[in-house]
Amino acid sequence: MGPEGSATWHLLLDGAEALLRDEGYASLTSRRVAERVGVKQQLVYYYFRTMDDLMVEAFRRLSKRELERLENALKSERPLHEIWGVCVHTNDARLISEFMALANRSEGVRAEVSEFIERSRALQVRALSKAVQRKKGGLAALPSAAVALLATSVALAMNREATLGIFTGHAELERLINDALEALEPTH
Amino acid sequence: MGPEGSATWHLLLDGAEALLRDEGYASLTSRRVAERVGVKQQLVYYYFRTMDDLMVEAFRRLSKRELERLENALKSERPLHEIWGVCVHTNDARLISEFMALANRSEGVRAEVSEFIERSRALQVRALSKAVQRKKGGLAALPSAAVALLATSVALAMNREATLGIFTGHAELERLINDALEALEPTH
DNA sequence: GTCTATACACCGATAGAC
DNA sequence: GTCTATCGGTGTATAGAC
Repeated sequence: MGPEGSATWHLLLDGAEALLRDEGYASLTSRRVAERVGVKQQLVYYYFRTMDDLMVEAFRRLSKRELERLENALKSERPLHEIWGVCVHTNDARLISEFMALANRSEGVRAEVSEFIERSRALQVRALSKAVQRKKGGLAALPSAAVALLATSVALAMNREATLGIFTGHAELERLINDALEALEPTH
Repeated sequence: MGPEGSATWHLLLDGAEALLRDEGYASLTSRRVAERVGVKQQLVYYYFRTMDDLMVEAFRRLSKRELERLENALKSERPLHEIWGVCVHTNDARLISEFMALANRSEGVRAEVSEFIERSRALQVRALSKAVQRKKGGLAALPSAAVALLATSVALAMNREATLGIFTGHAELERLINDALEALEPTH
């Protein structure tokens, strides 16, 4: 409905994102978003027909940014190292938790989240397969899709636990992963 | 405040759990919980002083059940296999997503979730250490805390993705883990 | 494109009768 | 322990002026 991509459109999505991160999806209301960015509540419905549309758009914009970061990592000198870096230093874990919970309730968000996961996994598999061609044995013997899933799971869990103040096993696991990365994609 | 452990107390927590799973925490209101189990809204405040108290209590009860399952698994014939089974066939991923999101907003829930993760990790480390004593080399050479964190991360992520209809890499990774379990804890 | 005004439903929580 | 009654606040969403 509203002009997609305009300044106010981005402003509202910025507000929605911040609100989601700071206070959770129960606080993601038209009044709070509008208040946060200094416009009237009814404007939200001009730019986004419903609150659900706003949530879908917020995730779509976020995932587009994240996929661009991954694609840049893929083109870099050491793609595997860079991709791992992107996954570990991702947008903060709280925001992701909220979107995952949201995906359970909104069909639109669910579809966006689904597509994002599939695309980023495919990209990771591409990077892994390329590295595996050059190496033999060790981690290189494992199926790329399994390794990609494993790495994503671990990165997300460590982020989530870190925000809870839990670090048991984190340093050890991160060292294991860095060793594996180094073996698979050594400095040349 | 209200009589902890009474029939109505449990009934209300059952309702809260079901509501959380089916509709998310935004729908976890005193009215909806009461309606669901067939009592008046104000009773919720008799048994739980605030809605936050109810959420904390709901997670506490759930985590107690889950820890008992893990402790039984620990005592079994093949503890590692059983513990993995508990993690994979855990309470459904939607419910967990909601509690994780809730932990971002409620100090009380946060503390409970934190304690649950630490306790279950400690239990898993105990089981792994015992198995490692008997074996040498391979996965047994890795730090138990790292392996426990890795397994938990993977189980949770696979559950979450399954509810989204994503299965890329799942079968491969599950086979890898089953092979590792078999090597670490063979049939005797 | 942004505003005022407004509809109607639902929220957490309390007071007090029985 | 469960009920009736009720408070002030907040939610989504629409109509229509400027």
